[in-house]
Amino acid sequence: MVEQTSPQLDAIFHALGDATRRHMLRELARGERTVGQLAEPFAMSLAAASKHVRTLENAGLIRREIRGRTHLCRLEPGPLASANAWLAFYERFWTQHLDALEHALRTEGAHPSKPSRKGDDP
Amino acid sequence: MVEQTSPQLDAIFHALGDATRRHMLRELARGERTVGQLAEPFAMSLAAASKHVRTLENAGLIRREIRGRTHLCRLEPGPLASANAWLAFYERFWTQHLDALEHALRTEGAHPSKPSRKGDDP
DNA sequence: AGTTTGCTCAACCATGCGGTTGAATATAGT
DNA sequence: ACTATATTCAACCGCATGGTTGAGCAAACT
Repeated sequence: MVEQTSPQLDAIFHALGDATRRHMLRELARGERTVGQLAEPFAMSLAAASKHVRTLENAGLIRREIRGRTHLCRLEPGPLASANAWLAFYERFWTQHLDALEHALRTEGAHPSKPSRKGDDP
Repeated sequence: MVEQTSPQLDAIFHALGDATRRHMLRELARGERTVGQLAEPFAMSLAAASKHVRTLENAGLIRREIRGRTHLCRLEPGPLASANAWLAFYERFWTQHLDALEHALRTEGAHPSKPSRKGDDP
């Protein structure tokens, strides 16, 4: 079931709403990384990057394994799947959009039938 | 090409990171709605709701047609498709995750081969 | 033992966000 | 013309966010 009022989704989408964090996720998609490794590409202090990592962790998007003095992070795909599930609800809209476009291009202004009134108030 | 450092994605995901706005999108998925209609379900001022609508509009998630004194909003699926495209990159992670789980459940601890080391540093 | 390394914590700062209220604007109805 | 309706605008408030710096702490190296 796709929950609507969900603090989980709030945290997930909020975490994704920052390019730095999206970049970190992309990096983690390539394998495990330490906090330092994740921070390295960015022109910000380690502390700042560490906060981003924490945000990702709080959203459940990554897991952290403390190995001695280094913190090893790995991607946790579950929440991304949740976000994807939420978005999937709208999938028919953009596919439909593309379908309509394709149809319009294909028929080139032939038989102008009903202008596709689909689902207003039932 | 799935852009990483994108103010567009920033805006889209940020807009999605709020339950009120997600609710509005769900409502708009059912058909066109005025700002007032969108605001009605929420226990907040109209001005506050109006700001949410503006946020959605700025993210490109909705379009607004001003009809006399009412503003009619409709869903714009493109940006949702972008967000979906961004997430799609990670799809293999959660499907793989589920596959691994399924596999583990199916084989019940048989032939412990390589523990699935996939793509660390090349 | 002493130092360096990896990371967090705490305090601080500027900015932005989500909310409020009250006024402004423009259209619609009488 | 007057009033009611639909919506935005502007100023304000409290709080979270994203960044900084400096200190703190535990593990690793020599």
